Amino acid sequence: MKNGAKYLAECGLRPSMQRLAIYQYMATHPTHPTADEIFEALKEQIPTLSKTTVYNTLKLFVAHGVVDEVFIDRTSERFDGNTELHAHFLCSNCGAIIDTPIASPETVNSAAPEGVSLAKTQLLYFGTCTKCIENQLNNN
Amino acid sequence: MKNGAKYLAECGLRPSMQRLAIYQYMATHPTHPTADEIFEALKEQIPTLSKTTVYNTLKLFVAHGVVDEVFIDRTSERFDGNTELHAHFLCSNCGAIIDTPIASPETVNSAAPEGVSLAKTQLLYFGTCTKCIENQLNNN
DNA sequence: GTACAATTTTGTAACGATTACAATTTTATT
DNA sequence: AATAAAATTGTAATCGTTACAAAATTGTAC
Repeated sequence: MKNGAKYLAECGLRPSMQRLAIYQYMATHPTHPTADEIFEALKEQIPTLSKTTVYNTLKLFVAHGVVDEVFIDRTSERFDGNTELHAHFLCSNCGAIIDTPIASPETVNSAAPEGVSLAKTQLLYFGTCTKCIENQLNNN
Repeated sequence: MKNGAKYLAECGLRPSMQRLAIYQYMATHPTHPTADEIFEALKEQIPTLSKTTVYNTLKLFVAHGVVDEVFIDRTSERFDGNTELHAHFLCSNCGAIIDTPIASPETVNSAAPEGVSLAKTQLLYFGTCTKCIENQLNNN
């Protein structure tokens, strides 16, 4: 894992205690957490932590490319410490979010309109995961 | 354009006046409108229309495959009368949403996890559109 | 090391999109 | 025409997110 303080500094961000904690959390939890989940997880470690700080910090991280926002869940903003291009699958049944690699990024990006400046791509899948398919079969 | 009443009936939906009006609006406005935009546009034509009805109807339409929800805008739900697979580009500068065809759907879908049941795919792009690129150049 | 300025954090209040819910209206059925 | 079922309506509530101003922390200059 990257050295948090160094990495944040490289990204132009002062590595405060709160920012470091949030960065560490993102780096060690590839679970696409929401701001609230991060807040709940860190408030024991940092009792004075404010939810506003978590929101502000994540917005700052997104602006500086430290994390990505994932648009797969409309009910709340989800964040991803892995900023490399990859796809996300959401199981409509159990809510699980599964990361998958994209074998051919060029092909995926090739559908973008001509002449635009492309900053980010998101490839999202929705359906039923294998576990839920099995469970549904067993319950019949 | 499809016959609205017939099409809704085919989808298992009773073609009420409100539903027809919302369907017609979607069929004639490929602008990925929000529930509120549809409500504002239709309330002259149907003065008794309730915003709740628009929300309910759109949710029903999504459940019956009449329209799709597009996840490109986190601030509000956007809907698309075109349920064929295609990509969306959002200009972070002017907010324009551009539709583009996907030349190779198989390749785009091939990154989905193995064994899942895939119901929907969304390919989203974010960046700056050509108009905004030009404007930015001219203003320097 | 102290004083001042800049940045960050915090808590509360506000906002806005969406949903819950119960009442009313419309439509279908007998 | 009477009744039941379905759709619509309006209001209130919910919940994620943001605005804002005060407090705390950090960096800089002397």
